[in-house]
Amino acid sequence: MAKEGGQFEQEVWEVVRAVPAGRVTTYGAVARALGMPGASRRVGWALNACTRAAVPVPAHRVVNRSGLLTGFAHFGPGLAMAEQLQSEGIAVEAGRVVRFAELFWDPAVELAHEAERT
DNA sequence: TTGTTGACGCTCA
DNA sequence: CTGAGCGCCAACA
Repeated sequence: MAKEGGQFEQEVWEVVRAVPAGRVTTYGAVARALGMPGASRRVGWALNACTRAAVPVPAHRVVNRSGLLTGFAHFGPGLAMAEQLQSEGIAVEAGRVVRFAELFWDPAVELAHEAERT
């Protein structure tokens, strides 16, 4: 059968694009929002494929559980990722998001909240 | 087919 | 807080 294959990826991209500027989310949170609390690694893999996505994905807004910008391995050795975050109003210190707990945007909660708000 | 790797998460020391 | 180890799922050689 025609294996979708990228179903999960596209859902990840959609959630990441739903993250408002000035906010950040985590791989685990996205995975949980998609119903895969343990597939945090898969989210990273899906975002790795965001390079071939038809739409721009603000992957720089996705950090690990500690608020650490692990995306350096993909964005490059420079601070391009941190620069973009700071450009959106997110303070970054030593490659880590400052006040990460305040800037944390959980799709599993925010999206569900919006669904109920209607 | 198995083994290794990966933009992770959690627990323990 | 930092470092190290184990577990998670999928893709690649």
